[in-house]
Amino acid sequence: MTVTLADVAARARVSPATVSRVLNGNYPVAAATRERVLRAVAEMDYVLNGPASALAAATSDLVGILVNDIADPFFGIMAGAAQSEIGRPEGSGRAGGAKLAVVCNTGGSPERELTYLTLLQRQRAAAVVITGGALEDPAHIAAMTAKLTRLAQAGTTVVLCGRPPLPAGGPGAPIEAAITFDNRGGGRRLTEHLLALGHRRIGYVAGPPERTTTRHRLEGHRAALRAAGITEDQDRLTRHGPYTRRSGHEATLELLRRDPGLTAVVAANDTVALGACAALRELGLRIPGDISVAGFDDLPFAVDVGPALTTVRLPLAEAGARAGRIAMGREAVPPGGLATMGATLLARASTAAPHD
Amino acid sequence: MTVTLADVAARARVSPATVSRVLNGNYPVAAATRERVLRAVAEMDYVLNGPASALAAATSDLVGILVNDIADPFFGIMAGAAQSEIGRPEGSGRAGGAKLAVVCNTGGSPERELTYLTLLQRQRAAAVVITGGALEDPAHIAAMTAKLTRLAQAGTTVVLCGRPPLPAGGPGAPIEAAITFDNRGGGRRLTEHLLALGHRRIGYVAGPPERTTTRHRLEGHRAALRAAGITEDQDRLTRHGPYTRRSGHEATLELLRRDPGLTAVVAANDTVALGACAALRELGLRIPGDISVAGFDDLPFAVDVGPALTTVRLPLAEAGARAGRIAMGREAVPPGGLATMGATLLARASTAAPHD
DNA sequence: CTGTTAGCGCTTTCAG
DNA sequence: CTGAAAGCGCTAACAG
Repeated sequence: MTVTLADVAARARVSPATVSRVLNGNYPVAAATRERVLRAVAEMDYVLNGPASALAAATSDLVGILVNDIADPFFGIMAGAAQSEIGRPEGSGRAGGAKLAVVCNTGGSPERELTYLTLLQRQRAAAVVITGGALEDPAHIAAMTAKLTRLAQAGTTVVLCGRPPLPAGGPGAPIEAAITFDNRGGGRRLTEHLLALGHRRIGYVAGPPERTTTRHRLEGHRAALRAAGITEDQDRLTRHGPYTRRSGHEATLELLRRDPGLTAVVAANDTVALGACAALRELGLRIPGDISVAGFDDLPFAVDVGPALTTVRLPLAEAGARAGRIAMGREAVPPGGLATMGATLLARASTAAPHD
Repeated sequence: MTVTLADVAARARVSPATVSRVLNGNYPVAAATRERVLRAVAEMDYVLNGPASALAAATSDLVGILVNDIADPFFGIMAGAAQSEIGRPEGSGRAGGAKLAVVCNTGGSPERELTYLTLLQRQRAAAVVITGGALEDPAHIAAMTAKLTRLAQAGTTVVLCGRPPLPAGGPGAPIEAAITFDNRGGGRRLTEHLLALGHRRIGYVAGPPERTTTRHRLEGHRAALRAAGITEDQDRLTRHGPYTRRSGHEATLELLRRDPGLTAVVAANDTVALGACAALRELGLRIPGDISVAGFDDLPFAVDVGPALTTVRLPLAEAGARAGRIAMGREAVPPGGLATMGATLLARASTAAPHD
């Protein structure tokens, strides 16, 4: 029923091989012949059979992008940038190069992460870009390392974006490259900003435990505190939860219950900060008059919430684009396969000196 | 190098056919044999070759989800819900059913929409879910109709989510179903709310022209005005632009320049409303004291901006999930293939009676 | 520059 | 319930 390469070849009065060649543009074909083939393709509305060509060529034009939460712009921005780089036609006016960049939503679940990787392996994906922080569970790290090793063996290029190479400081999975963010430095600078304003009792609403992103941001926070000579037990002033508004809301109430003397709350990211702000408002506290709040990521809405959120900007789009280009082999792999992108403090209206 | 079905068969001492049967679980196999095969699969770390099986079976386990802007939670929420339904294993403990739901970001570009559809057709996708409003350009409608027709002929199920069937009230493309939102009704109720508060001069920051979503929301707005006896030329109080914060910002300034007497601004969606709020604040106007602002969609951040945004809630997750289930044949197609989901007015703090 | 010839790895009748 | 055999539609040497 559907038209095949052979049908096109018959109509163009050439061999199937020739049709394949003009379609893939990777082999010299006489201009006249090419045109005749192209005309036949157009006339017959021919669409290449992806599976068949993938089978024969032992590689497909599918590129997977894994994200933890597709409804979160943090991932959407990275994925969009990566996808647009990957979908971009190759430099010269070639017919090939058109890759199908697809994003897969793991929902933050380690099992689904592995499942998607298997599905992508099954499709013989040309490359895989994995975004967002990783789970630091030994079993999962082992499973991921094994899976990525197999993917690499099968010829799939693996690039991490916003995630450190796995395992953190171990033998390492055979990835092409890793683009990471300076979460630790960003966290440190954010807290230094608060300390400079005069804050001493700072609550911290952390992300889910065992996530690299969570740990690094928290480490930066604590390093700043330590450097300022604040040595008291910080665990009491820290509460872990998912990267959601709701978690920020609950955690803030809880932290304030534990220590009503807090003058500032630092959230694991902007979304969590939104929940913190809401909780504070419900308590009748003014921001930053009564208490300061800070986020992380600088998502587009951060500047619009009331008051504009002090946060740390991460070059999400740039990182995603870079990961996409590396996955396509269009950008040199950074030295050591590792590139860290800066995190910039953005001091806005939600932080101010504590009210004596 | 990589292990094939035949390798597994050899190790399990059965024929390749048998291995295929246990893997697909669609044919009776003796329990003992099945177990032997499964063990061999596990021991050899075998992963099915997707392209080969898709070629042989003439269908793949790929399902595409098209979105206009992956960085926008409006799409992220729908896509996430759809993807999670599609990725969900089938009811019974079957091995099959595991579909690879992938989201494709068109960036709102008609060409890329068509390109992705072709790529998906090339992959012999099992189904395609297209989210978001459609472009009402005759040429694009024709191209889409043709493309969707070919997809359907090739056995791909097409479901629209948040988009009316194409062409609007014409012969219609052969889609399985369309889930739409009551954008018109929502728009009408939102403006009725403003009118009830006493507003008479309302600026409208519309979305991109020629988009169904834009048109329907605007129609609802104008219907409410007409019903209230406001007959003056509304074009002067309307300005089109992309669904971005920046557009909301610029358009609001422009509308206020055209008519400084505006007492309210209605935005095409929450993101645009954010830009409108920012512009108003820069002008030193208080919301809602000096001027009211309303959005549309009720994205998660809407309640957190200052002041909390009056908007219209759309059941995005529910619509996406439903579209996903229909695409998988797990939910009955609604009567006439068309289901409209309600839009609920959410009156919050950003709207109030005009200040005399 | 173009045609011929083998498969790629799997599914699927069709027989047992 | 299981095996044998015939392709699915395309690409990739290899000749010409």
